[in-house]
Amino acid sequence: MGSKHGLKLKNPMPNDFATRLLGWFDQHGRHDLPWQHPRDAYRVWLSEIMLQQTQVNTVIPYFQRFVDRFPTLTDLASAPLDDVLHLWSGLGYYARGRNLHKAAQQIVAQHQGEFPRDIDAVTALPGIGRSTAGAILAQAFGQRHAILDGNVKRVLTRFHAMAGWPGQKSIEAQLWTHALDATPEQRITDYTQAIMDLGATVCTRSKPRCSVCPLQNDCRAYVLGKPTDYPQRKPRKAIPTKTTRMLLLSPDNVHVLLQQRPPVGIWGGLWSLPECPIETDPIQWCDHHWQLQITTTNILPPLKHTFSHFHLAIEPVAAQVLNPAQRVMDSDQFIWYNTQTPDARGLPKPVQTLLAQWQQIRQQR
DNA sequence: AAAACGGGGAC
DNA sequence: GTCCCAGTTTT
Repeated sequence: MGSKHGLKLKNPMPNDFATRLLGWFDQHGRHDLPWQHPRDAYRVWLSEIMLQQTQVNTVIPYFQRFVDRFPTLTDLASAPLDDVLHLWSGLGYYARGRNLHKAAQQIVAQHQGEFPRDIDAVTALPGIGRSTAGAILAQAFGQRHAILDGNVKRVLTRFHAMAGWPGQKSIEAQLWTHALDATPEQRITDYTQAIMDLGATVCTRSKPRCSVCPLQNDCRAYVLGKPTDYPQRKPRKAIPTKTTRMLLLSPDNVHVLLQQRPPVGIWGGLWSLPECPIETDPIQWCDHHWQLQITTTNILPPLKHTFSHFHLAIEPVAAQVLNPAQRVMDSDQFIWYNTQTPDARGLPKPVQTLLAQWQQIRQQR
């Protein structure tokens, strides 16, 4: 298309990309979505907001009820917010509904009720970012803007086999560049729908249907044989490591002191080993907190346990208790747990592991 | 059980 | 600027 008039493009691939995609769209794309007939800015806008975080099939009945009740932008702007949210209920992310209503009122106040055609004015409306603004202007007015929703990100990261997580700033910038490069000069409306349709129906998150994909030949992820390796997952947050000392306190090499955890928080309500900070002396700690006299401490191998939000490095210490204290035993927060006839109380996994290791050591003596 | 999703708002 | 969150669906 763009190579007419002898114009030499530096990178002919994007045109090829669009041409193939549009050819596929003519045959296999979605041409009968409710917001395509009739297609006006208000309906396209409404559909794009509803489609954020929500799939087409879920959106359609909501869209129809919404435009039945609010046929025009002015109807929406003059409606009570409660009515809007009522029609939104079930769609989730109710801030979208609030922003939609607020934006409608802004358009009435600032743009005479006409949906703005300037991308900066559109992006300034609540609930509309760069991608949604581009999608609306492309579909409603045929303006050439890139879009970059989740579908497009998936298609592009696969097509270019892009390393890195798309949420990362530099990766997102690259994606916008690729998205704009891939956008043709003609048939913007169809192209915008086409790339979203491809992502939704062919280049799906799992089990992509590469065999019917019009971009298969040039898709780097396909050529590498691993389309589902892209987009790369969000890197797990670097989670902190906390260190604690767990005490295996026994008067008789059979019973071990367990302490019940508070009802909320980590291991809520479970019975765990008493702990002391890593930097303190266990002998002094036990005396000070529980009036337990202990001796012959020996170090057990350290243990690592991973939670969703931190690692726990456990440095266990075993010790003999010289005075199985009445005070500790009286508290229903503590028990002398018989390791030879274990009862059914809940123990955290690493505590189970430690008790097993501790018993092995006892038996070796 | 975990990941994904686009924009807003907190920091 | 960057990070985190919202609610529901999908895997």
